[in-house]
Amino acid sequence: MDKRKRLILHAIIQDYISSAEPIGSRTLVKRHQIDLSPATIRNEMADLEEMGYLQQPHTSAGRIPSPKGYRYYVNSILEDSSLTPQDLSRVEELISAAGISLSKNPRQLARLLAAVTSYISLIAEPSDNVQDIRHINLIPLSATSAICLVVLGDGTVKHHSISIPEGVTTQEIDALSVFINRRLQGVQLQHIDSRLLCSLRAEFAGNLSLVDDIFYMVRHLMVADGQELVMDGATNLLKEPEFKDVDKVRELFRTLEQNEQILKLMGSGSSRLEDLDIKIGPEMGLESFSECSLVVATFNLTDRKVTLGILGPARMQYAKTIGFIRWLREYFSSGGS
Amino acid sequence: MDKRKRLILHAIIQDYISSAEPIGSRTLVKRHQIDLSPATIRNEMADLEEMGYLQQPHTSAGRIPSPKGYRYYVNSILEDSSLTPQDLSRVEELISAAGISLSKNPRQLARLLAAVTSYISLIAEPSDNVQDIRHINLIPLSATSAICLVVLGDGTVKHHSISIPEGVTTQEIDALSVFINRRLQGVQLQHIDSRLLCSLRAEFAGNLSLVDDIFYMVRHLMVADGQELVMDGATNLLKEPEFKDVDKVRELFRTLEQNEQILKLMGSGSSRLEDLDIKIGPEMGLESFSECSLVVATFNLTDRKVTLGILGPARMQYAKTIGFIRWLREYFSSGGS
DNA sequence: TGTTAGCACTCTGTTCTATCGAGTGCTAAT
DNA sequence: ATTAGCACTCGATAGAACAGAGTGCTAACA
Repeated sequence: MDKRKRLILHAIIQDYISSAEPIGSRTLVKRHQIDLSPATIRNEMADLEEMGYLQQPHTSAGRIPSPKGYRYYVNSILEDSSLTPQDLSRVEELISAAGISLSKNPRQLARLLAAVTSYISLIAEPSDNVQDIRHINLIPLSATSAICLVVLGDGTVKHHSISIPEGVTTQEIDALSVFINRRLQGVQLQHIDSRLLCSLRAEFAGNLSLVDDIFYMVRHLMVADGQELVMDGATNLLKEPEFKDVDKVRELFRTLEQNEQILKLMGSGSSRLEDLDIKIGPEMGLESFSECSLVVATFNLTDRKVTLGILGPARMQYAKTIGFIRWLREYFSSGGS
Repeated sequence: MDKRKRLILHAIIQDYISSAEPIGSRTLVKRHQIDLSPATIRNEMADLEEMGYLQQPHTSAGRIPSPKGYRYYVNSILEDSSLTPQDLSRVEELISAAGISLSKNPRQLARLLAAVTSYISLIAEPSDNVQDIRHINLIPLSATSAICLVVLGDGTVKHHSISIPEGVTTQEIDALSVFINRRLQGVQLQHIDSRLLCSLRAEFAGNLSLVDDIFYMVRHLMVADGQELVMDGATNLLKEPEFKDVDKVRELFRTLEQNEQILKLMGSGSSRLEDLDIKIGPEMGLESFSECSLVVATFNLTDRKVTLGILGPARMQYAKTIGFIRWLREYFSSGGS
């Protein structure tokens, strides 16, 4: 790929990102004041298409970037992705409007991400399934309720209230506490499954409903608490011309409603804390996302980690989005809340 | 409104609900084997339109029900809204597939509602804002974390973990505990606002960040925990012909993203526990909902109340929806989980 | 007086055609 | 290697014609 081809590919992608319309040779020359004739550009375009970086919607239309084209753009062309002063001041304004609770309130954070990027924002707490249970503690609060504390391998403490059925004595609760600890200590969260529950129920002599409660609470730590997915800005994508067809929108949203798939998508390959992970269209392996791109990054907040994603059209403003995410990481790591 | 007009209105609404297309006199006669000529029906239709129960999309189209028409249908025509055996068995199948946790897990419940009705389901815990705080308790867990317990006026206990900044002594925590109790005891949740926070910060001499933490946690009880909104089935509405236009969809979803409005909508008029509340189109006062209807009901679950709503097109299958909600209430009150 | 047949009219949606315009690929000239 | 020229392609747009479903009105009828 020679320098001129890079330049042309860059120009086409930039134009297509902002216009959403196929770019022709003539238009390109005009808009970028290139010192070549349209015919030359056409030749280069034909080459780029042959190489797989561009595609043509129909025989006699301009070119649009292919997924491979976007990939090349993201990997090898994009350089400066710092925020413009305008963007920066807008972000700061939105942050101050959101209040103090950004890092504590995923919904607020999601709203901010969506507002800034004008794409869909996704926030997940990274999966803790390999954590093991260090200790489980039952603290009676009253005759009918107690708090169950779970201390995990890394020292984090989770807790949840459970209600105690009538007629259960303190002794029974103590016995249960001992039993639960003996059986669950050291068990990884990912192994809290229904098979385990069956064996628990078989082994324990006392009140089974309490065992159930505790079991589901611990399981909840893993599934719901540890893997909650917060989303915002779904309507933003409806502004994009690629989604003016309701059927596409329906397929897209239907996939979004299946949290597991999205969590999987955000989980895979996000191990690198350093930077961010970009998935373009077909790379996600979901038919309904074939015209989308997803930018995923994992953040260290003050007290925990979160994984966040920006889902936009494949024709996404990569520079701006990446710039914002990097800025946000900087913001949090330098004490922003 | 004489008997024949009722009959005709009923027939038109039924047909329109299932077909989504304006109903003409000829079609109506054929489909319902009415012993009158189309011309007579036309006269009656013209009357019904004059009375406000029907409207015409254009001069030479059939009639569709007006909001007033739906209102009359719901209030005065609808009688039998019990589930058909097929529906019933489908519901039971879905419930058993969902597992045990229906009444504990709002998301599961929302998913069920959406699946059964094929509309949008909304679940909110009813607002507890008038509750007052009876007691606040800080339980240190370790040097850097504690649990904050809040006992509300009705005896319910809420809790949340907070992290303790370095260098804060046990004495300070005790002092804070005393201070917080003195200042917040008896305060209603709805009065936990930023003005109160300011005066707290002004009065307290110790670590302000801890005050903030507790304050936001209590506030969270009210806003997020007490008023969380769970939604499912948004894609269902995209199947309906009235939403084949992306712009309408965008407006609708944009409104749905503003939880406060929806919560307000579900809160108003849902005081009657007995039955359910139906809001038709313009009655909701939201432009983007003008072609929708909302059915709201409040449920007594084993340990708490929830308000749930079904949002569908104004052309909703009212009988089925109402029947299902009544059945579900029966199911929960007779020990279903 | 309520009901109905007949008729002219209205309005939408569809299909077909013509046309415009942006863009391409190819060839030959520079 | 670059470019001017040219024939061709294809989508989008606009207009015309037409079919179909439905209405309102009038006059006849039981």
